[in-house]
Formats: sequence, structure tokens, C-alpha cells
Amino acid sequence: MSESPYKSRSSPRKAPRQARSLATVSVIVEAAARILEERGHEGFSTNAVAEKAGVSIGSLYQYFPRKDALIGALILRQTMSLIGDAESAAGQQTGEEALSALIDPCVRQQLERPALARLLDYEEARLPLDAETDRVKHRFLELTRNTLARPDMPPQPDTDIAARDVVAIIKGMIDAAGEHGEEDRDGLALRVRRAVLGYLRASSEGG
Amino acid sequence: MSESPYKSRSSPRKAPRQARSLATVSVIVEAAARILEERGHEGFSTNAVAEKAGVSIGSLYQYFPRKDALIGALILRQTMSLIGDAESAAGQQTGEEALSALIDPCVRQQLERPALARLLDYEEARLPLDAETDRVKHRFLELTRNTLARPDMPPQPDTDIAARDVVAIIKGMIDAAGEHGEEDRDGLALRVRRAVLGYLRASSEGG
Amino acid sequence: MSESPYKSRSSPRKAPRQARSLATVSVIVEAAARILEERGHEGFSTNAVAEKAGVSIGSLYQYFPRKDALIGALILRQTMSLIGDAESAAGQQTGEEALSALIDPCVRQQLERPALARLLDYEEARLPLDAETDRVKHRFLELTRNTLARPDMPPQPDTDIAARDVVAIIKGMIDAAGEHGEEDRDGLALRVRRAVLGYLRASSEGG
Amino acid sequence: MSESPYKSRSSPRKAPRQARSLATVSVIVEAAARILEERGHEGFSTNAVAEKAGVSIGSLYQYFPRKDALIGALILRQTMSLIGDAESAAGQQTGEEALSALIDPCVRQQLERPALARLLDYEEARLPLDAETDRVKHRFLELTRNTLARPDMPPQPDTDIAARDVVAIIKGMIDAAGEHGEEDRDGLALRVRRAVLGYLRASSEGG
DNA sequence: TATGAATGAGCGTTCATTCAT
DNA sequence: CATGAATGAACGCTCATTCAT
Repeated sequence: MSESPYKSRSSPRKAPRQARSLATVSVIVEAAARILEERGHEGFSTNAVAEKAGVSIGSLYQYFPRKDALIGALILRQTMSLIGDAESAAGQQTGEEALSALIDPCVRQQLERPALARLLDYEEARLPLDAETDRVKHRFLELTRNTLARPDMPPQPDTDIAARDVVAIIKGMIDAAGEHGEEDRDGLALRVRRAVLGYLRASSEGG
Repeated sequence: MSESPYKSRSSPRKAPRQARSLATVSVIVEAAARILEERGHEGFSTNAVAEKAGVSIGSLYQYFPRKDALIGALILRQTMSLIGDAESAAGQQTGEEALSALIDPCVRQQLERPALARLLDYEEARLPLDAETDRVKHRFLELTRNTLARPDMPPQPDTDIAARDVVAIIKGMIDAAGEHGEEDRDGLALRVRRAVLGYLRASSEGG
Repeated sequence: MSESPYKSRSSPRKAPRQARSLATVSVIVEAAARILEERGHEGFSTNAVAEKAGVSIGSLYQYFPRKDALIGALILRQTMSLIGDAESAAGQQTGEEALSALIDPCVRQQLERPALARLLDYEEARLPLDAETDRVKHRFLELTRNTLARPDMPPQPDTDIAARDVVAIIKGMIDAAGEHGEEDRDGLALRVRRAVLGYLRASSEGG
Repeated sequence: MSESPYKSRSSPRKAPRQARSLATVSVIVEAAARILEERGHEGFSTNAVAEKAGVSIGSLYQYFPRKDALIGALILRQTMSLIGDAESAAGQQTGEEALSALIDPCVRQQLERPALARLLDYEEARLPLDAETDRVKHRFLELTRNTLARPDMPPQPDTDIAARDVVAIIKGMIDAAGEHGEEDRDGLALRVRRAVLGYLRASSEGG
């Protein structure tokens, strides 16, 4: 019955074919980010985003078939940016350096746009994610697992659980820092490393 | 004709004076909790709450002058319930036992109604809180600080920061557990204890 | 999962409990009729109806949960008015008088508000009808069948088909009359009677 | 700078001069027919038609300056096809054969694409028609009048009224048949003939 | 006090139409 | 001629809130 195969609910409606379109998409996504930061979930309306982006509401809907698709694109953008940096973890010499390579991008992204990070966190839990976004998020977990499995890291009874806990600790700490308006990236990164390593050691000893 | 002094934006419009009123308020708050759990933020409307509570929308507005006041009351209820349990930390023999007395109620509340806990977390960040709620939340931080300051706990360079970090770690881990549908309270509580103690030790050593 | 049993798609959302409500419903339905007449299908918007009725758009939606429900109510109103008059067919002495008792109300209703009648005709075909409306419409067919089955009427090979054809002839002729702006009710009624009787005789002879 | 004379509102913007254009117009009109059949009035959008026709929306607007022009062209196409067949009525030997030559094409067209026929019927009443379409429609009435005026047909007191009534009867009966999903063309044609002849006889006798 | 009818700003979304490329 | 990105008026509809009863 359907005329065209369905795409995932949060993916753009059409692949932009012209340079102009690409620019428009980009402008809209950034406008969405700003509206979310400035007005929160309640003030996040498609009309507000279109206005801030300087495009008509019709244009917005040419690229994002539903309001949620906007958020989906934003999540994808942020997650990919995170992963782009975190990939360097794999190439680090020591386990601790690899851990830093995971933590530092999280800290950076959180402290750069704390309100945005927090709101997207909430949306990620609410929305059915893109296949693409899902893949990228799993990649982060995989990088974490690989890091924990290094020979110079405290051996874990269950790497999967440990990886999830580590991600949860990182997320919890940087979220709280963002809420408190913390700005000292190095200090925060240091404390997160301590928490993660402390957890790994304690978990390794079974204490 | 005289104006009564304004209360904080999220507090109930009137203090219920009669038993019947108290019961009504209670019913409404629980209805709000259920709507939030069952339909999420999007489905949370004052009309839906009133219907679920079995009162008219007019009555709801007698006790909660704004939609946000409903959420405020819900947050207060949950936070007070948490604190009620956590107060026992002060009376524990050892630091570790005190830590458990803080962590266990958090785990319990999260795993009992994970969806509710997560949504209220988001609201807490968004809403200007009650003076009362603020007080109760600070009390939890104080209990944490006191616990960290016990002589049998690893001494911290900055107790305030450590307390905030500990709370962040707890929150991050139980939130993630709630999202993953974890149900093993004891296992979760154990891992949270390890993370917190690991952090405290690492932080103490300055490592 | 669902909180309340679904009603038919075109039925009012709530049964009006107060006198005021009843009046409001009535006013809205008549406003819908007028908008349909004056602006046709294209100009028939819920906002236009609300404005013409002198109520807010919110009130309209309290009684009619969907745009289509408005049309459904209108169809029901017109059909019931028709049936109310046509019921007298059953009590007529002769078959021809009974036929007149069926045809005359159709002619009257069509020439009174020809544009409305035509548009509702179209809507009836498009919309899934109320159970109630369906019942009323079948009643008209039944009255027709009973009339054709009278002993002083030309006997038909298939009463069901004959009844449907008779209704189709009536509808076709009064629609055309409405479109042509015809105003002579008696002349039209006479011609419709001729057509119906002519058909019945020809069909009876098998000619 | 000189203004070209306006054409009727529903006529194509330009007369296609080349074979390719003609083919494009044809493809678009048929696409319009299919969209109308498959999705009804509500789903009938210019973008949908363009997509189904495999042309860009811009091209569609080159040939049809307004949405209504599309419908106008469709009506003209169907009406001309009808007339093409009905012209043979003039050459029939007997009046009854001539009547069949009028009725049969109507039955055929209705039962071939009943949904389309019904929707176009509605549009014909709504739209200001082409001069061309008007001419073709009057030709059908003229053919009918000529047939009724044949010496072997029952003489009518008013040929114009009789012709209009006959057309109305035909339309009413085939519309109803289309709605009921009737598929027996011969049976339907027979019943329509009976109705028309029955009417003519009754009208002739003044009964 | 309790009720629920009434309000209306504002939301998400569509689609006829234009025009730069 | 053809394309399709862009426009924006206008639609259907929701829901927080008020107030006459």
C-alpha cells in the first residue's frame, strides 16, 4: 500500500541534494540546539526553531518530517562529535590514557553547552533512536569495554556491567557539574578519572 | 480584599485544613505520579490528573494553583520519603554502614518506580523549587557530608566537593540502572558502594 | 490500555449535561450547516464554525471531538428530520399516498436547503456513519420496501432492488432540481411520483 | 507588456504545442484521476499528482496553472469520452435503441471507475466549468432531447424538463449502483431503461 | 467548597504556489 | 522548458486556566 519505504522516525525527510539544502539543514539543527538551550523543552516549538534559523516553517518540514526528527538529528550530531574525539582512546599507550581519552571529550562537551547536554540526555531516553544514532552510542560502550579489558587495567568480573557502570558514573558526574555551573574542566576530568578508577579497583578486588 | 503574601511558585495554593482536604491532596498527588509514569511528560495534563484522581478540574486548581505546583508537590513527597529513610545514616556505627544507609533508600526508590524517578529528576532541574524542597534536598547533602567526615572514612581534601560528587555518582548509577530495567537491588547497591568508596579512596590519596 | 471505551467516530464527545450545553450543541450544528451552505466544503473549517456559532474553538471541541463529528451530527439531524416526516407513509390508505408520504419530505428538505442537502449527500458517502445514523437511513429503506410491497402497488420481482432503485431515482431527481434552483415543490413531487410509478410498472411487467 | 486575454479559470495555462507536451499533459491528467480514486478528495494534492505522474511540481504548474484546472481537465476528458460514445444515439433506428445508446455509455463509465465518477460529479457542481466542458455537457442534454422528440417515443408536455429529468434519473441510478459496488452492467442498464421509459410514459399520460 | 463549561493562545503540520537555478 | 527548494497562510486540535453556577 505504501508508496515509499519508511525511514526511521527521526531521520530527515529528504536527503538534501543541493549545496543550499545542506546549509539549510545545518542552520536548522543549530537553531534547534539554541532554542533548546535558551527556552528548554517547553519553549521548543517548530515555529520557534524555524524563526531562529531564519527559514520558513515549510522549509523546516521539508527536511525534518516531525518535530522529533529535529531532536533526533541534534542527538546524532552531538553523539557523533563525541565519538569522533573518543575514538582516539583506542590508540593510547596506557589504560589510564585511554580512559582519559574517553572522559575528556565528555567533559568538554558537557561544559561547553551544559543545558543542551542535559536536555538531550532526557530526550535520548524518551525518543526511539535512529539506527545510526544507536550504532554510534554502542560504539562508545564498545570503546569503554575495550579500554577496561586492557592488561594494565584492574581486571573486572563482568566487563559489560563494568562498562555500563563506568559510563553511568561519567554521565552522573558531568551532568551534576553542568548543573552546578562548574567550569574547571581539568579538575572535573581528574575527579571523574578518580571515580572510575576507584570503582574499577574496588570492583576488581571484590571489596 | 487584602492580598495574602505569595508563597513560592510551586507550593499548594492553600494549606489543607481538614482531613478531607488532606486526603484529596494526597489522592491528586498520587494521580499525578501515575499519569507521569504511564504517559510521560507529554501526556501529563491537569485534566488527566484530575480525572485519574476522581476530582473535578476546578477542585484540583483549588489545591494546586498551577500545573507546576503539582510536580513540585510530587518532588517534595518523593524527596521527603527518601530523607525519612536516609536519616538513619546518622545513627550508624561505622562509616560504611552510614554510606549504605544513604545509598539503599536511593536504590529502593529508583527501582520501585524507575520511570517516575527519572522524570522527576528532569523536573527538579527545570523547576524553581520550593523552599521546603530545597531544605530537604540540602539535608541529604548534609547527611552525606557528615558521613564523609567520619573518622573511619578516607579523609577528603574538600568535603563539599566530595559530597556533591558522591551524590552525582549515586544518581548516575541508579538512573542508568532504572533505564536498563535492572531489578537486583542488592547487586546494584553493592556496585554503588564500590564506586563511592573507590572514589573516596582515590580522592583521599590524591591519585 | 485504553482508559475509556471508544464511541463511534462521529458521535459527540460528551453528552451535554446542562441546559446551556444543549443549547450550545444546537447552535454549533446549525452554524456548521450554514458554513457548509455558504462556503462549501473548502471553506468549512472548525474555526469558521466556532466563530459563526459565537463560541470558542475550545467549546466546539468539547462537544465534537473531531471535525467529522460535526458533519456526522449534521447528517443525523437532517436524516432524523426526514424520517420523522416519512414515518407517516406507513399509515396511509393507498400505496400512492404512501409513496407521496415518502417523496414529499425529500422534496421539501431538498428545496429548503438545496446546497446543504447536496453537500451532505457527498459527505454521507465519504464518512463512516454513526450506528444511529445508519439505523435511521435503513429505516427509510424499510419504509420504502413496505410501501412497494403493498397489495395495490405493482408487484416487483425483487423488492430490495426495487426499493434501492426507487430511492436512487428520488435522490437523483431532487438533487438535479436543487442544482437547477427549481422551486416548484408540487411540480417536482409530481414528476418524481411519475418516475417512481413508471419504473415500478415497467419493472412489474418485465418490459 | 500587453496582457493576453484570460482563459476560463479551469483551462490549462498553455496549449501544448509539441507531442511531448501532449503526452505529459495526458500523463498528469491520468495521475490526477488515480490519486482522486485512491485517496479521495482529502489526499488529492498537487504534489501527490506530480509525483504519481513522474514530473516535477514545477512542470505540473506549467500545464495547469491552478489545482482546479487539473480537475477541470479531468472532467472534460471524462465528459468527452462519454459524449463520444453517446453520439451514436442520433443514428439509431428506434427511440428505444437511441435511449440505450445514451444510457449504456453512462453505465459503462460509472461501473468502470465508480469512485472517480462519483468524485467528479461532486466537483462538477462545485467548479465553474470550462466553456468547452459546458458545451460538451449541453450536447448530452441535446442528444437526450432529440431522442425524446422522436416520433416513436411517448410525447412529452415539456421536452426540456423531461430531458433534464431523464438525465437526473440516469445519474441517480448509476451513482447509487456505483456506491453499492454493483457490477452487472446489463442488469443495471435494463433497470435504468425501465425507469426512464416508465417516467416518459407516465409523464405522457399526465398520470 | 465543588463543579465542569468555556476560553483562546498557541502548537504541529500541510500544501498550493512561486521562482531562482 | 524542467526542476525542486522555499514560502507562509491556514488548518485541526490541545490544554492550562478561569469563573458562573
